[in-house]
Amino acid sequence: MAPDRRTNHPRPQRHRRRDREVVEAAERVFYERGYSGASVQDVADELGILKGSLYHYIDTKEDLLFRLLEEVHEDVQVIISEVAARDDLDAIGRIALYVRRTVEYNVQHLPRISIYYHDVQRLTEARRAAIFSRRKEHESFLTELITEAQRAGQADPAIDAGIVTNCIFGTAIWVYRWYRPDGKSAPVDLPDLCARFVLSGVVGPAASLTSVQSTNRLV
Amino acid sequence: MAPDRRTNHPRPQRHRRRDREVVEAAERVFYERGYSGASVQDVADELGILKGSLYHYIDTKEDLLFRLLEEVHEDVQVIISEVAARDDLDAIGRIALYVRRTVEYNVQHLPRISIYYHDVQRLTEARRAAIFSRRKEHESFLTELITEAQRAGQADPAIDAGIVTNCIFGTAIWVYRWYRPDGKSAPVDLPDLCARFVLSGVVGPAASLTSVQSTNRLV
Amino acid sequence: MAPDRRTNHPRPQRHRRRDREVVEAAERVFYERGYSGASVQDVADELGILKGSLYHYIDTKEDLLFRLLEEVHEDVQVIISEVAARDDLDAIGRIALYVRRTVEYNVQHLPRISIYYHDVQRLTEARRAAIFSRRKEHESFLTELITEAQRAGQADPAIDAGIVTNCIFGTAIWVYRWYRPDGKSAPVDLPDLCARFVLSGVVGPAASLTSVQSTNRLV
Amino acid sequence: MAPDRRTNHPRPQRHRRRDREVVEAAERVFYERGYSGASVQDVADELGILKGSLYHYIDTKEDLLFRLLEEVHEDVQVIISEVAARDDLDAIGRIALYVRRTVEYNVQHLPRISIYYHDVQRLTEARRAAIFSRRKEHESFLTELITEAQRAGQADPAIDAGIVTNCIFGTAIWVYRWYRPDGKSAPVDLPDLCARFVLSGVVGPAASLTSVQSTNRLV
DNA sequence: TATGAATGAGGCTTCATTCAT
DNA sequence: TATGAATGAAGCCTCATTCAT
Repeated sequence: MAPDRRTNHPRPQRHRRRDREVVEAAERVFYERGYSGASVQDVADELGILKGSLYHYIDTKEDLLFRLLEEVHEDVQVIISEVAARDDLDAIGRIALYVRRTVEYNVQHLPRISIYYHDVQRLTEARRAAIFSRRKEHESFLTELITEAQRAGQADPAIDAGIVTNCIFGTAIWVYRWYRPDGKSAPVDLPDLCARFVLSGVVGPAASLTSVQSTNRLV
Repeated sequence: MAPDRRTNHPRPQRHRRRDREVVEAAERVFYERGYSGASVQDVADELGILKGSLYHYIDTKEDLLFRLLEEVHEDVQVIISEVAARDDLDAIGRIALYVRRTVEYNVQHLPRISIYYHDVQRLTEARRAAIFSRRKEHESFLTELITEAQRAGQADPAIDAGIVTNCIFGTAIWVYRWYRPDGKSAPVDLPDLCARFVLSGVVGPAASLTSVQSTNRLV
Repeated sequence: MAPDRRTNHPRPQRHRRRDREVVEAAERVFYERGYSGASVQDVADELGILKGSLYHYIDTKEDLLFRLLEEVHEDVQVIISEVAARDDLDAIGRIALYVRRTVEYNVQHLPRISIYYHDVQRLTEARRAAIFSRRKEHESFLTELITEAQRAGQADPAIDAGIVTNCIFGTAIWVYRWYRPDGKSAPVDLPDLCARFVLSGVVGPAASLTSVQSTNRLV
Repeated sequence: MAPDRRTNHPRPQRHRRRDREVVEAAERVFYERGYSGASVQDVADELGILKGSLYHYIDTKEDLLFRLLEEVHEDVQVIISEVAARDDLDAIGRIALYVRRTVEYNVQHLPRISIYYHDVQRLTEARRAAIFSRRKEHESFLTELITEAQRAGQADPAIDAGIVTNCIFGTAIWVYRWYRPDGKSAPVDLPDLCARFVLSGVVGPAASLTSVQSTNRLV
């Protein structure tokens, strides 16, 4: 009842918190029903407010999707920054770290990664372009690491770096399709296992001890 | 009631051709707009008939999705059968072949693979279960190949075969997300490159010449 | 039950009739509540069909308004053509005829004239421009008649022809605001009285017998 | 409760000024979008306050419209009083004066006249009746002037005074539909030109010099 | 006074499906 | 088979109004 005296920005604070709740509700709903299959009503229900009230926080349903996808890119940026900052690691080491962090993130944020990959296409032109532009940057980061590793003789130069980038993404992102936290389907070291797979494939370090060995478990 | 006697292509034949056209129209439409975002009207438009007429071929919109997904599994079954029949290959060789064939298929059928992975969840319970059951079989096939390779000392036993299965799927299936036939983004030997990545990872055959080399280009 | 055998276009016929009913229902509803104040539901109710069914005949609510306004211009065009064709009349005679016909039309179509003048502004840009363009033509027709009368010494040259045009419109169109067919507020010769007012004003023919007299009652 | 003693502009004064701003904001908004098409939000935006705050000045949206229309009648009353007081003028002279004043007013208050004629119907029963009652008085004033002119032999007795009233209104009010202050579409003497048209019509004073001449430019 | 969140009704439009022809 | 009108539910969004702060 008494206004909050400890801060002179009481409203923005509360508003921002509510904003987060809104996006999180949308996340749960879109994850379950898909963006197109979910209704604004569903999101409002999840929040326990009326459909009309939801429009205090958004202008259109698409806003919910866009905010969600933007947040994914903000999170990804954190990972990239961390990896880029580790100049104590060589290219292979940084690739391994990148894969570990990405898998960790995906495992902890299955729903939004799922939405990210299933529903970007539902964005209208301008916003889709905005997201794709950030995605491009993200890809370039990994492609450059691979090129660097190839130049250093640490990575197979026989495969185009762009293709390797996508193969790595495949392994790291695909996790959202099969890992389920409640089951026992994945051990806690999933990020590590994925990094290992990415570096040495099915065949494993048996025949390539030195290069891979040195980068495992070091981050 | 009486079959057409003037031709050896009785009704069922023509009917089946029309059915394929219907599913293919749905494929194009669902690929572009997603299952939930596409309307029956859109599919009818794609076929050049009226919405009401489309209901001569289907009972519900969901039928279109289900038929599409069933066809994917029929196609996949062909691949699995081929790989299983190759008892001249060892486990690693068969894994490589499996990856090649899968990537080939995905590259040639981007839309339906995309729909398969984005929209299965839209099926009603019973049909979703039917699809998931076939998917499970599919996964088991690959997992068993990996287990076999591990037993034969050809594959890294340090990673759980189930996880390796999913990592391989990631690489092989992810193709549908980035490969675009019109661009120059992928060389003709994409299936081969993916198989190579799956077997030896980023590090490549440089440090593990024997095992990988022997399986390349052998199918 | 039996298809109509007398014509090979049975559907278009029925469709066109229904189209007219739709526009007429919209006319009644918009007249009573105004375009913005009327709902698509109201129009559907007036037609005795469901709201959704109405969308077989229109794409948007605005279509109803636009069709209505277009019809007004089609009707007006008929009047203009008739007046233009009467080369047996001099300019003053044609002005008188024009006023009579316009007042007659307005009296018989109060609702759509009312809608025409109250709701054109609700049209979206492109359509509003289309209507305004036709209105401009309409005005020009009258302005030219006046100019002609002025040149012939039959009309007061002291007032700009454009302004006279608008004063005449005022008298002729304003009818829609006060004439009500059910009351006894207007005698049957309202068109004639308005024409007389337009030609000689309040003062009347008392002081200007010749010029006005000759044009009254001659059409 | 206690009035502000430091100034001779107590609360009511300030309140009244704000009230006027509110009505003026509503005027601009209703003029542009129509009463039904405008939202309370639009009016609040125009005022630069929030929608909720606007409700400190009004109880319902309809209040805004009603106040606006009441003000129109207050203004009109001023004109009528002025004309009625001019007993130095004969009936024709007073009609001319009335037309001039009305046109002047309309030209200076296009938006509210426009709203007055387009949106009275949106008022609820009781208030609409209140407005119509005042309008009736207004009309009667003019009708009586005409009857007087007819009795005095100054006006054409061939047309019913009620109809002439409406014809005059048509000319004088219609101005709001075509006059636009920014264009060069109207000379400064528009009120005079309209009065002249009303008195002598299209034909003009050419054939009726005396009666009309004597009333021009005399007010 | 002013704010802004919330309400609940209603508005425009789309949609999957049905059915008489 | 094909049509196209009709249905009824639902979807996205806006709105007038209220109220605690």
